[in-house]
Amino acid sequence: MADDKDQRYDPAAIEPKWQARWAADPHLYAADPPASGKPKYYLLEMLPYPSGQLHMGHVRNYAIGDALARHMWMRGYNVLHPMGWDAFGLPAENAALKNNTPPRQWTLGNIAAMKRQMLRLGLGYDWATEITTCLPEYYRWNQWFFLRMLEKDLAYRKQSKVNWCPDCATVLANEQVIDGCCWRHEETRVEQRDLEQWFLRTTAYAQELLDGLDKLDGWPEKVRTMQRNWIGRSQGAEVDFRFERSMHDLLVEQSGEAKPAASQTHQIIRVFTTRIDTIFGATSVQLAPEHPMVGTLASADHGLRVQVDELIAEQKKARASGDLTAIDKHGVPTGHFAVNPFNNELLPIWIANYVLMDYGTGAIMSVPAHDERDFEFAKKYALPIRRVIAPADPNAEEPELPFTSEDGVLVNSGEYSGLRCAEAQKRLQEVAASGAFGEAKITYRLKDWGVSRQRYWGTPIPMIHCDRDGLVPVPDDQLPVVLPENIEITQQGGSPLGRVPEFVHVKCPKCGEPARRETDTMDTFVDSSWYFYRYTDAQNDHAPFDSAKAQHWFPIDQYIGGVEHAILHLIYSRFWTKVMRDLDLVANDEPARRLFTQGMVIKDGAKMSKSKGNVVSPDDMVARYGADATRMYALFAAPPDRDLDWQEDGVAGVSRFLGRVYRLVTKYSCVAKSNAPAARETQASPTTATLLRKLHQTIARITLDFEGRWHFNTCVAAIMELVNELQAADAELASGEVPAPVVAELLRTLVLLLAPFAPYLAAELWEDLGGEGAILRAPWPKSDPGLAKEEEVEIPVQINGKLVTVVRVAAGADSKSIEAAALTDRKVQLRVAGKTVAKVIVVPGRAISLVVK
RNA sequence: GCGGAAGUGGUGAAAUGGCAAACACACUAGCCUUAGGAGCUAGCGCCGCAAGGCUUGCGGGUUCGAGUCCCGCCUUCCGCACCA
Repeated sequence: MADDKDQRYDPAAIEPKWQARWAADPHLYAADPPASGKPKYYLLEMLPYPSGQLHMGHVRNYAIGDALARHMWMRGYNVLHPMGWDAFGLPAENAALKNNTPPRQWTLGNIAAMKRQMLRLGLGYDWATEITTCLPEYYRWNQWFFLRMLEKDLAYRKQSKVNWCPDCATVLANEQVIDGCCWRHEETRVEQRDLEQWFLRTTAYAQELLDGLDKLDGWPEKVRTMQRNWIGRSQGAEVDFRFERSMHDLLVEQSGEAKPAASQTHQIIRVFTTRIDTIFGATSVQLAPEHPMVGTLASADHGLRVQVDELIAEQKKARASGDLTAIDKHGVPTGHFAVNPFNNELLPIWIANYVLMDYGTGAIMSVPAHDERDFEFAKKYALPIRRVIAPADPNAEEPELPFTSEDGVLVNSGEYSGLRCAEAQKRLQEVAASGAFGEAKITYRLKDWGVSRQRYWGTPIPMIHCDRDGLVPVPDDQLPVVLPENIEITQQGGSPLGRVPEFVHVKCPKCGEPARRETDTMDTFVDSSWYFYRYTDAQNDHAPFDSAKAQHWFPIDQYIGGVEHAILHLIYSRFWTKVMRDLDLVANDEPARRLFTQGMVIKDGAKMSKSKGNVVSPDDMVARYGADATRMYALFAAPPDRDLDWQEDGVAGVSRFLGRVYRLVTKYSCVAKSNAPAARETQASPTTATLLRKLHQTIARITLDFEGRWHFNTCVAAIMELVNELQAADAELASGEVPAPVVAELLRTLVLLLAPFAPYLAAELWEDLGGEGAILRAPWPKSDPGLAKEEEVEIPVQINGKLVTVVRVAAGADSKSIEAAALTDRKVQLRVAGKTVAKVIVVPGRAISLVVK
């Protein structure tokens, strides 16, 4: 017996050794140039925010990606597997406030720490293409893209109501407001502020973003649905209702006691509806409390002002609580009227708390007979309810109201009565358009992307405010507009850059007169909207990337990340790709062919969080069990798309398994290396056949999983089964009953199969077995179907649907011999005795089923 | 309300319509020892001494055969939501 110490699996010795060797070979994980002729495979995991520490979610994400990358390398693909840092953002400023550390220093320090963790985990990234979004070499291209969008009218500035988070002291995009609260501060209610802001015209691509989802069949249905909901297309029409003042107002006006408000005399209320076919059933018009006309009306009527303010307050509160449906529908009559352009009926105008200003036109026509909400409202205020749609089937019973089906026929609708709903919608839209009082209209919930942030740690928006020339873009040759260093960070309103005179004061590029720089910075989601293109040409200093290089690699073959980015990042980056395509920079319409969203890592049934105190540190795990065991457990404990409950005992179990593999391989590596004459032609022992069969079955299972299903948990289980079987055959291996070349094949293949999941141990054992070159480029094993085939199979026998017994037959046995075997079985004969076999169903190799009467 | 995913042992889970619970964890008993976060052997869904019976959220259906397919419910998680 050799020294036991040497037989002990010690990741703390093996892993740093290989880490150093890999670090010394910068080409190991680098992609070949396009000319290599190998098929390309662009595999990407979402880049992390450099908070300072990897968390288990990262480890899982990267363990999945790295296993796949290693497998693809072994399959002979030219793999692009890059990593970078999403390095702008508020936490750096908060840290600056707290520790008095400059954001840049804090961020770069965190990057160094996290990169060390990634290297320690043995993740195979090509660090030559690393990107860091907070460095000018990167963010200057954000500015460059911004200017291109400005030229194409895809970037613009407007005064608007914006979401303001008091804790971030900055504006948020709609996508960053969750249930009325900030995405970073779940307890902080977002306020509305009126500010001049820069916007990117995402709505210009709303329809294409929606249509593109149908073709993204490599994306999870869940993500596609979420994006469809977010884009929120609805098809309908806008119709103008003429404003008609109340009788009281007219009388007062005629008596000369009050001056008419000129602006109100010929006003028009434009409503949006998806059911223009029901317009003859409209019995009132409802305005959102924040509708501009309400403001005008209320300015002359103090009582109304108070009521309206109350409605607005209710909406805000409901929005903050996240459930708008819960608030009680109510409203305030204005006393004024709107004229239905189709029948000139006078409809009372109400202000209602359930009508939203930020959707459609902020005004609706109320058709109680055919809309749930309108019905509820009309009941409450005893407004008339007029049915104008009848079921399509003339024999159908009188429908209960509200009758919201569109499968119907118009009634009580003048000359349009008798038309089907769909026809009527078309006709009425045409009539409205030809009479210039309406048009067909498609409304989206998606809004333009507000990208201005009043913070320091972001990309400066490359614009200059000149008193003479207005808004002047920074010329391309003056990019980048560099973020100044060593500035004072405060949380008090306004951009910190506004307090840096040497940044603000600039000469106008047009007239040369003194001017002011824009002091807002860009939303950090700009950085991540195109970063993956930069990986294809990370060092380029005269363009964001070379289009030819991007075209070679794009689209991304596989993108992997958390589902929490389903809306924000994944819509913005799809938008950016379409813009770049229209700038002739790329040829692809979509950034990623396939998207995989891995499940969360949880502990004791709850998401890991500092406040719950259930955070498991990757460093701890690596220190105790090694990187291989940590990574392999992350793949073994659950299929990658499901949530994973972190149980440390499980990591210990995987670690023990790796120890068994280590002992097994090192014990027989001498035999495997012995170069004994290939003696396989002699009668193979049963054990040899069994082991080879198991081996080739395992290769087939794992290979199949890598090709799409990705159930790496069962891949690991399959390797465990193989090892269990090898261990069970220890006597035969030790006695030499299994020939040396077979031992070599068994062990070498085992190590190759292990390589994507436990790269350190695989590299160590590969070397021990005398494997040539890096195991990363060793060919992935092929399953030999002849060796994998079972000689005998067990066939379950069912009688009248019940399992009775199992019979053994030769693997290729035909239906007749299976039937014969079943019918001669003792248990079967006992049950069949005295009865007739009415029917026999045989699925060769699978099952036999008898129907007995 | 709309949409998506899921529901199987004490736990994580496995199962192209064909022997439910593979592989692990935990546990139990035993062995070994250089006493280790080690190794080995055996047991481990439920009821039962056993023979045997029962078991994949609930109720139906299709089928020779259903955890798997279909219909209807229930529960949980996620996303969207007075979207006109």
